[in-house]
Amino acid sequence: MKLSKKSDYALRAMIYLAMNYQKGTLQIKEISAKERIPQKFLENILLTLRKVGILNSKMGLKGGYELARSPDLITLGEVIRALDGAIAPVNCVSKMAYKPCSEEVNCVIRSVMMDIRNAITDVLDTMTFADMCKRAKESLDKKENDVFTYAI
Amino acid sequence: MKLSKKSDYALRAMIYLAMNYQKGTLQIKEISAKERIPQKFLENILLTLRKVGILNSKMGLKGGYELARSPDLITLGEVIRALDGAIAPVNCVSKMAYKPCSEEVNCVIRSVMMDIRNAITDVLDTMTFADMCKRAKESLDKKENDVFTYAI
DNA sequence: ATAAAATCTACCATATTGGTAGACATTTAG
DNA sequence: CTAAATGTCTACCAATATGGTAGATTTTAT
Repeated sequence: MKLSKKSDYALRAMIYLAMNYQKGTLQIKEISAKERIPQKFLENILLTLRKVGILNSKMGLKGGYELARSPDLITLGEVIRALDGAIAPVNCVSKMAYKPCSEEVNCVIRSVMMDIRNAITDVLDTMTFADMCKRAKESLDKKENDVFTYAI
Repeated sequence: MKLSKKSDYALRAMIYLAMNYQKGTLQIKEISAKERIPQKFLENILLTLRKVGILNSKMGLKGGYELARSPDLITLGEVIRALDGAIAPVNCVSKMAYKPCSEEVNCVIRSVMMDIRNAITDVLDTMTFADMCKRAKESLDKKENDVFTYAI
């Protein structure tokens, strides 16, 4: 049930780009430095996001990347699917990678996995990068979040 | 975000054992044949479940496995954690494998991942194998479930 | 023209996944 | 008491996924 490093980096880069929306393109170098993401790895990630239409790029000198749409029109789910593929815990409850399962008893597992998939996508397909920016700005304001941040 | 084959097999074997609770021990051979799980692989899985106290075993001729507790006292979460480890999508929101994250912006990702972890564990730590048996019996009764089963 | 940027192609080491093989220990039936 | 059936233990192993890196190529602003 792990989020891959790739998706994690992608979310961080996307938040960075969203925080700077409408300031023109930002360069890989800058994002990788600020978010401490290996540059070559980030190149792959941003390229993938461009190919699925989440980012726009400008080549050549003074080139860079920017969001292809307003941050409130891009969800976390869209980004994670672009990099990691299907979100569903098993393929028989996946929209993206659906494959039927045959076992009889498996179907009751399936119904639980469906509940879980729905719970996950409820969060990921609702939450936009505009929301993320709002949360980020809020947590920058009140600095006393350190108090409870690690109390899980 | 995938459920491993190991956990999938474990859940299926557990449901099989729960459906036959209080009928004495069942043998690996039977479970592996009925649920079509590679026998040697299932051996590892059941052994793990015994070591964490979810199953009891009886060695030797006429030996086998049975639930160590009533099915309503064993949750799916317990079984999945025994085999796959932590359920949380990132370690910084895990109870089982907690490790702090340092990035500032990551904390807003963290808060979303916390929501997801909670949504997942709400399902997995609530659902017991008694519930699973009930669901299985219900879906055996009304056979028209075929109609909507694959309509996702 | 040149330098800086994205893009493309091709690797690669390591860890995880999904197993298998075979010897050993324990128990029951005969 | 012995044979057969069962769980237990240790050790492998192939295939795939993960998390990268290297280097050449194309594009563009100056």
